[in-house]
Amino acid sequence: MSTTSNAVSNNQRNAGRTRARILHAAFKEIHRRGFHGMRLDDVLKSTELTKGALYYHFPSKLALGYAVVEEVIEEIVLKLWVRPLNESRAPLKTLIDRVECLDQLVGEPVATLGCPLNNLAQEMSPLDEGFRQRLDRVFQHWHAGLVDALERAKNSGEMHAGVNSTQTATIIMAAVEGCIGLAKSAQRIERLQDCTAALASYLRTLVAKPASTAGS
Amino acid sequence: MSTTSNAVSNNQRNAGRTRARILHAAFKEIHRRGFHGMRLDDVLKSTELTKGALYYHFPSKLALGYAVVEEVIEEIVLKLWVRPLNESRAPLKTLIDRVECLDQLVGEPVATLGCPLNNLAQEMSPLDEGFRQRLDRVFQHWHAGLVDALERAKNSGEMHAGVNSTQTATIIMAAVEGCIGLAKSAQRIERLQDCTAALASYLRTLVAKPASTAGS
DNA sequence: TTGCGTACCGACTGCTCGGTATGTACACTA
DNA sequence: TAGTGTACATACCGAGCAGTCGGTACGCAA
Repeated sequence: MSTTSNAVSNNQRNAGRTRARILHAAFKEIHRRGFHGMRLDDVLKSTELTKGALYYHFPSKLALGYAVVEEVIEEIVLKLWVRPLNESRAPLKTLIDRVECLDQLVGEPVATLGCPLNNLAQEMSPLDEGFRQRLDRVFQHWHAGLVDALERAKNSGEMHAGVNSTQTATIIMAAVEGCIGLAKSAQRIERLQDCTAALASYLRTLVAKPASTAGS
Repeated sequence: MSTTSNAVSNNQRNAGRTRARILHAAFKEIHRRGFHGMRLDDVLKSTELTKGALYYHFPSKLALGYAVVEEVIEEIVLKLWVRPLNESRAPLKTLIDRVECLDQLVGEPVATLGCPLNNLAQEMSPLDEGFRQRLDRVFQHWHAGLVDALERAKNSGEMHAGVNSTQTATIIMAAVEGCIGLAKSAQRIERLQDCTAALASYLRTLVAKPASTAGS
């Protein structure tokens, strides 16, 4: 890791690249079939590598799964939810926009295969504490990003002052995952559109209007 | 099946009861480990039966899974959501009450193991069309029950006239499943309470008040 | 140019688990 | 009371799959 030097050039004997290829292929297989459904042979087939390479970089299938959470899934959540909200000057509007266009942002694979984060959490959290902790950390980062965005919206007057940011962030996460889950159940991306449209219309009730009446 | 006669008395040689025992044990195992995680040997161990009994009543593991959906999970949804709403004179209030007390209604197993319906849907819908259709049917029954309840609430003046019942029913299902999913991820039943409280407060915004202002 | 560590190959193993095949005891009927 | 179908029990099979292990080729240092 310290000797990055030149490298990269040829596609032979590049440890970092090989590791990344395995990781990415494993992510795709886990997304498709779940952690237990992922077959290491399939991962290797798609990378055109063999057992030796895999077990050189990862001590076990479990360790590979953990690495997928920490290095691939975490990054997706940051890229999709945390950073765009953090960088926005109108975070509530940005949030609503992203929810509304969620089907386009995530693409059909997510609509039919589900959210990679939630899939793994649902499959593994009750079974393996190592997975649970790592996945929970990703959820927490997402939640923190939402809370921060809602607080900023509140302070800037973009959102009702009465809104409970923590609770609202939680219900947003629940609803987003629920919407994706329903679309996956139905195996129809249109279901995702219907569902996120409803969620967006709820989020719009949080927007501070000239004459506003705050609920509980 | 036609010769029900007396039967039931002794615990030996009662085909209907044996089948039901297998079905219920299979449901518990599926709830715990998922369909692929369910081991037929474990199901049989908990029922104190053997392979012969299982394969006499069910042609395959898949058929057993289908039967669990059609005969166990469907019934749970009807009992928990459809019938109480259908029998209520104030369906929106009943709905809010049930969402608010969801953690008590479903108990800790659901909070830590997740919703049996949604678990199976998330695991199997992308992989097996037979499961998908059967699970989708259950979701549809739930959805229809919610739509009916919301429509009745609208007609009786319990709920805003402007609410889109179909869309709202969808987002309620999504949010409920999302809440249970988050609680499962965290492996903490308190998370379910936090989450359903937020959902309930949203649902209360649908209640028609003397001086009401309908949103979009 | 040799020596050695890194990066990877591929055949093999042991176990798990769904499914099968054969056997058997009970219940009802005539 | 024998005969037949029902309702199970039990031993076994074979495929699938994570993980192992002896080998190998590349590349850098001295």
